[in-house]
Amino acid sequence: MNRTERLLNLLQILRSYRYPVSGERLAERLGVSIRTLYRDIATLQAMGAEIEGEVGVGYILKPTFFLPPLMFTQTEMQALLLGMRWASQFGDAPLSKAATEVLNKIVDVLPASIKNAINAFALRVGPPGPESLAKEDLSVLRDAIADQKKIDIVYKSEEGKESRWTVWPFTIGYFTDGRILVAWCENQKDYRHFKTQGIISLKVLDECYSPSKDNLFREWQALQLRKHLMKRS
Amino acid sequence: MNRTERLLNLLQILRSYRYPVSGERLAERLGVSIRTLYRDIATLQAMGAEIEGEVGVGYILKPTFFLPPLMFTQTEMQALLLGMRWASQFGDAPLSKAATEVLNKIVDVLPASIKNAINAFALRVGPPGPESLAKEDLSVLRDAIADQKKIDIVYKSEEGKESRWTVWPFTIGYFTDGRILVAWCENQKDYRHFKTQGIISLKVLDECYSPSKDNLFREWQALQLRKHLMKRS
DNA sequence: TCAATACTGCCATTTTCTGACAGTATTATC
DNA sequence: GATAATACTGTCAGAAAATGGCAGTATTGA
Repeated sequence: MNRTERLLNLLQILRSYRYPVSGERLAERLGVSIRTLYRDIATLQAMGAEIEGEVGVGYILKPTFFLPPLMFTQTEMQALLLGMRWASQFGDAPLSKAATEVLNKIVDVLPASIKNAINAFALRVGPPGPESLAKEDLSVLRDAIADQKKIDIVYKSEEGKESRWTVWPFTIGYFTDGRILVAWCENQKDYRHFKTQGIISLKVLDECYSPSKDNLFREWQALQLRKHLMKRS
Repeated sequence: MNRTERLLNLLQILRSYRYPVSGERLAERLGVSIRTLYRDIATLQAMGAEIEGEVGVGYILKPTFFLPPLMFTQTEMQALLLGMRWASQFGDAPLSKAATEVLNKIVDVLPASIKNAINAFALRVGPPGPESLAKEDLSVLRDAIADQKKIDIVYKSEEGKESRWTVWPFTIGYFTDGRILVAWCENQKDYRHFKTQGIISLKVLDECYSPSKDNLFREWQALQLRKHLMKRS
């Protein structure tokens, strides 16, 4: 057995005990000498595992969860981040705090080059409604956002009017009554929201838009804030 | 540099390239020989990393995310699972699928002893409402559920009537208009739902209830289903 | 006091990792 | 079709890391 493997193993074993367990026993189960076990424990502790050793008693692992290395696809990572954002917004206080912690831990280990792109993931979270229309497939849209591609859409408004726009998509909001695409509209030279259910057809153009999605997002956010304040005063 | 460290490093470097990069260049950046680099690449591939090597061109990493080992507290793990459950229920189809994948990957690596407990986490997901009252602290409740402890609550119904119950809590639903505690009520000998906002005071008793929370959950779920079917017919 | 246990330092031995080299295979380019 | 660039494999000796054994200290509970 590999040393790395053995370390993971040791954590699993430790967790399976509810009462303290002696180093000797652990060493035996791992098939290594007691000396090596001490070294392994030290390594895990250095890695952040909360293992407590009490003299004359044994080792006990604080109830923490250890996630071994995992690979995720881009979409899976999006789901992960989105889910955490949701939990941090809608959980009760400690859960929300925990979700934020998780988000931080994950973002921390993501390479800098991707951290920026996370805003692009900018799948925003809003309170979803009673009925979820999970059948939509927004992956085309998400990809377009990730690549900062312009898109052509045919949109049917709630009044039933159809219209056609070329827009720069930069975020999707997950809201009560479905999902909302937020984009800069080339035709109207303004930010616009489109309910995704109203998007009848969508074509990704082979043309990138120029201010980055992050900048668009920031500007749009600032605008929203201003509107909000004006409404209040 | 440690071998393990170097492997993580290699992944980071690989991801930072958008175009193929030669093994020689990678070896140079890592400060190892080309032979070792080939070995490292092979190791990563064996670990599931989607690295593609094309002869005469170089290596390119498929856009996947690698999460190094991480430690989470119990609450953080709950938030993680809850968030994923939410995403898998309310995302559009591919996102939902991705979230389910994430959930599976995480549950897979959790030790068996905990997998059972996951139902206890059984924080259920329902569509939250427009206003989120994140100020509540349900951790006491979550702990009581985890430990299968009976609790005494004083509850104020929507009509304003106060009442006192001894109940066996087994799950919390995260719903539109707040959170709902689902429990078996000792007084009424029946399952009951309590809006968490209505719970005026809560006392965890030093007494465990006997059918496991999993069983209670299952029975309650079956009842719900039956009710649902009866309403339809 | 005694037994159980955690924990450290040292060193020889074992195992693994690494680099060097030689060689094959594939692909793009001139 | 030759050439260059590159991936990839096998082998082996030397370097580095991991391991086990032992001796010893410290702490805790019985």
